[in-house]
Amino acid sequence: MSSIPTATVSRLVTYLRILGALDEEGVARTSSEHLAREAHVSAFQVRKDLAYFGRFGTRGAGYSVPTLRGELMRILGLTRPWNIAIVGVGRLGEALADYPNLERYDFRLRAAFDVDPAKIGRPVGGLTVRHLDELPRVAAEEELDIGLLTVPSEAAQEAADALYAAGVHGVLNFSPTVIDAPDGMHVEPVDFLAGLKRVSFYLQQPSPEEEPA
Amino acid sequence: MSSIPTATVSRLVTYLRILGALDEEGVARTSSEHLAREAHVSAFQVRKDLAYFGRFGTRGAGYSVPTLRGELMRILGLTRPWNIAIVGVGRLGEALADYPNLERYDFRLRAAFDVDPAKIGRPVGGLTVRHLDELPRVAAEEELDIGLLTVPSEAAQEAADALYAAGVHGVLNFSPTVIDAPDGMHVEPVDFLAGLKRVSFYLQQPSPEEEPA
DNA sequence: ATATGTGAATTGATTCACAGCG
DNA sequence: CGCTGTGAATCAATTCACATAT
Repeated sequence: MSSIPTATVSRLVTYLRILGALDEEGVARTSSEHLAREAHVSAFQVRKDLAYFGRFGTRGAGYSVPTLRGELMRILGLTRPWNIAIVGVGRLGEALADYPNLERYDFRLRAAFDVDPAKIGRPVGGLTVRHLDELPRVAAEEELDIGLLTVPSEAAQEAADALYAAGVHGVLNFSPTVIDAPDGMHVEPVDFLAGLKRVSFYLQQPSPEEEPA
Repeated sequence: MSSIPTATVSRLVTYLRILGALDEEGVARTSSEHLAREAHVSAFQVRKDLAYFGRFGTRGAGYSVPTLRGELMRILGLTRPWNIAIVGVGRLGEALADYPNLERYDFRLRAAFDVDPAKIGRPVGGLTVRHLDELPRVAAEEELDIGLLTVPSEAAQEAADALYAAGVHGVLNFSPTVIDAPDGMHVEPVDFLAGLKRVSFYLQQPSPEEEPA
């Protein structure tokens, strides 16, 4: 019943990034006020978001940066490694395979799949592209957790089903398709073209008045 | 007062994609029910979303696919071209410059900027990388509308300010930083690492029960 | 004295039920 | 008779005010 608003999860990720920066700067303590300013939300919101998970602060004194950072990493499941597969080695899939920042939070790229015979066997980001048929075996061997879905739209649902069947229950969906995810599977959309279209909407809007600072 | 929920704007983009697919398949008519099924929302939701903008259907008969598609394109501001600049020609910026699908909705890549002297003058996606100092002049010349912000985190706010000052009021923010956007500027976050972290959260969650179909 | 943690109040979004039109 | 369009009801999220702990 006590389900967490998805917006809260997004904000936790933001708080974590801010705490990471503070930690690197050697800042030892912070406050809901301070986090709120950096995250562009209200201090109430910060406290409410954290309150879903426990009590991490000290009344009158705020939060310890390293402690809260550690708690957020634990809450977000970032204290363990996650094994990742790329499904669809097109232009985007290839770019993602070469993306260096994955390792920073123990996201490990462990496999890459495609169905195009011309691509099978080719090297990409230190891996060899395999046929999607091998997914079930490789998913078990490599203990895959998350799939980066970078196949063409038409193939997205089928590929997502294959991931689920292979026990890969987390997906980042880079295609514009809305994936029908079974219970227990979690799909995050990452659609930058959709983002562009939203920007387009707001640019051509007759400016519905935002309140001044 | 009459402001549109941001979730509605996101869904409109989804409806548009579905209508585009139907149109290509030659399907002439659809219904809120049908759109709802494809978009994984309720039919109420579809009708309510559309009702913010007008009356596009025929009672008893549903919606004309091409008509509704055209209306959504108009609502989303996609009947005119938008000129785009890449700010930050790193790995990601370069990948975006080569991204072919931009043209599909009249998004035109018109300029690329960086501050690294080693990158200035280099070709990227059919353009020549310019120094960010040239942004004000180029923005006017090329009538730039939207910036793809692919600079490192530390530089993101400053680059966003420069875009705003140059009259570029739409931004896709690929950095994890939360941008402080002045009135009239619209920033859409596109942070795939944040998406990964959200997936991580939901995978390690003690599965808070989702209702069955 | 100060800033957290939290029930209560408010605001906003989604769901519903049905009136209205083709 | 179908299915849309929409006010009213419900549900969820955010904001607020303040009691509480250090």
